[in-house]
Amino acid sequence: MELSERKLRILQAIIGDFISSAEPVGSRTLSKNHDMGLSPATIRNEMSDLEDMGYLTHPHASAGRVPSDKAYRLYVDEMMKTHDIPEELKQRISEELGTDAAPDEVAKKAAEILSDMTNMISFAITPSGRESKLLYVNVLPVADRTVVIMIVTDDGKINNTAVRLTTDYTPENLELMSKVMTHNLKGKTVNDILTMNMVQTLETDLRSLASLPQTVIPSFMQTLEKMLDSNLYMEGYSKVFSLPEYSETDKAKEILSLVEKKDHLTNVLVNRDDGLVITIGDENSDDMKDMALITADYRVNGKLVGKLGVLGPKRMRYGEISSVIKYLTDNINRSFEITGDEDDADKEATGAPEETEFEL
Amino acid sequence: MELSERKLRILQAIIGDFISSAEPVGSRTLSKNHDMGLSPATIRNEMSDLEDMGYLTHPHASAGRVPSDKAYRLYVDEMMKTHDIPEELKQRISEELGTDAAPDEVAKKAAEILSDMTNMISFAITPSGRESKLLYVNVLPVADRTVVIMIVTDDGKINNTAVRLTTDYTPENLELMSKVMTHNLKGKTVNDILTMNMVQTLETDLRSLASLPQTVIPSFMQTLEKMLDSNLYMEGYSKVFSLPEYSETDKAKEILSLVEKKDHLTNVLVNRDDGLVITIGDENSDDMKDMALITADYRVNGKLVGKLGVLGPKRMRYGEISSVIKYLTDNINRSFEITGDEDDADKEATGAPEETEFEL
DNA sequence: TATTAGCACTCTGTCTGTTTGAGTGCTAAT
DNA sequence: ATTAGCACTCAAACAGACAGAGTGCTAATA
Repeated sequence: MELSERKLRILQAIIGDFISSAEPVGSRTLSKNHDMGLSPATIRNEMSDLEDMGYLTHPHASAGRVPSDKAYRLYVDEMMKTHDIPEELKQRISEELGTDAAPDEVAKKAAEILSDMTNMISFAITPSGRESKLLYVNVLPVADRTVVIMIVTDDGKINNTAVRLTTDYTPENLELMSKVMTHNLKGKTVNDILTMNMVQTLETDLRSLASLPQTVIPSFMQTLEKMLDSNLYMEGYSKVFSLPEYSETDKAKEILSLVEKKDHLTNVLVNRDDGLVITIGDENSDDMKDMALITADYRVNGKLVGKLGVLGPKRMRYGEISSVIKYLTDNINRSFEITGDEDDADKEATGAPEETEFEL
Repeated sequence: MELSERKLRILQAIIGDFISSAEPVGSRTLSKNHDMGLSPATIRNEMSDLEDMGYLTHPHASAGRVPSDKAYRLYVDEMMKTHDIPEELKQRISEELGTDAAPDEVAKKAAEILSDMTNMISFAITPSGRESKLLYVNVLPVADRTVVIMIVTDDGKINNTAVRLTTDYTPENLELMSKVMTHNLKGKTVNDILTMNMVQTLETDLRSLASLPQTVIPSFMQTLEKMLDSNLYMEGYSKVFSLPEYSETDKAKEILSLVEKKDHLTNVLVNRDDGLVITIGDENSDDMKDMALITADYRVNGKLVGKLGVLGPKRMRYGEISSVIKYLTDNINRSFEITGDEDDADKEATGAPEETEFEL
């Protein structure tokens, strides 16, 4: 059998109705609401065909029809329209994301806005530092026997850890240490430094600094490890209660427990393809088989990838939500692309970079 | 009427039973379960008295009795026992909180442990930086026209923000700037700096650095403002579903929406008295009238106050939960008290502190 | 006089049967 | 090819019956 023009129109109407009502849609109501010049009986016949073709299902004998995963997929691929973003939302986005804040702040804000707009659970993960390149390392004095290791990477993140030493330091020690570490590690990715055993080399180079490296290097490595993690920000989890599919406590519990496993969720998001990705029902992993997930990536400095997403029932306003996500990520990308003039003058300062490609 | 020894015993039994079953407890079951040598009829009479005295209520004519807020209060004040912490929990706490991590990490971990142990929603707020004293300020070169302002305070927090400048800097500029700012602001609290208009003075002192301060000072103030905020970490919100009082969706929604208003919750916690505080039912603000909240503060460097708390139904295992919270906060306090030797040698390094009282 | 047994009464929750409404599928008429 | 009509199905809403757990009161008891 073939998907005639008319079948398509009927299918689209059913999907549309079901998305907004969450009730199985019957032939009679459909013919009333959409006045497509067909009697309920005709529509019934078409519906029956559509069911045979796998686009519709029947919760039970005397209920209306519900779109199948296949139908949603068709809808998303062929029938979905992009929506314009209301002016006030644009305004809000530019206000709250406009300033060049830290990646973490941006992710959090974006998740908030997304949840407000879509009335669903939304989240954002910040980029993993895995592929970010070291710009420079600085070991700074803070107090007696306490120093701070500061690591700056090319994605605009600044990471620091305080380290308590077992021996005294001299400012010259630290300065030298900063220089040696920066010189050896500059341009390498965090991942590289952690996997290739760079520590060996470093420790050799720093042997002259007596016992200092013994306490500083491990902390340095720990800080790097922390930079591998993505942070997950989530918003709007109490919104599920207003959706009929989660009116039963078990269902609500299901989605909320899922979403509380932050590590798992982060994993799912990290492993997703880039670009705007929509997965529906069966296309998801087992624990999301009756949900839909829409995500898009955003980039910091054109390379590191964070993700923004919305999770909810398959009955989703795919068009609107993807438009909003798209708009948001585009906006974030733009705000992180603002690049200053790059007149690589060679500054010589304590542990300062000799040449950089820093963009914020 | 007076609370006889026997009435107390009966009341205690009722509260105990209700806490573990969540069902109104009747005279018959009580006499069975506790074998206190009294017939149901006698117990009924006593119950009736207890009801007259305001310790029990009656959901409806033929239901068992339920403790009133007044009863819980009595229980908490007079009958509650402290519990020993199981060895394995102690172990876990010392493992996960033992290392001297950053305050934020500690708060997060503590909330996790607390939620695991109590099976309730738990949270932790990190101390506001309001009262932390500036140790020193360092303005560091990162790239062309990009510097990082780094602020170190006496509570072990290190805060930094990247700033894009409109003009070029020289390392000497920055060094001088760091020194002037540190000299002027050292020992002052974040709050003081923000309220007393210190900026004026600073800008005058820094006039020699031409246009640099114009871009750096505002960012500096912004960073300080960020330090005023407490962070709220929350865990275990999907646990509410296993509690009978939240089996209805509205009830679950109620508590989860409450808990999603992070700002509000932070406020409630911040404004609470220090020490172990238990508030029950009516003692809470309007939106928590049928819940109980247990909190305790923890200190960083003996002064800054963070809070740890558990929120749930009034039917709470007050004894166990307070014991765990107590143990946790004691532990955190201890881990933040470890103070290194303080042999104030005067180190002269780039922007290094001239004298310090840094404790980690 | 305090305690207890006994009994009538009350309320909730569950179970069952009935009705109603929305829907389908099929067939026969258009 | 389309549609009207009709029998049939199922879920949800409703009402009545019943069991269970409880109370309160009264009268008997130690």
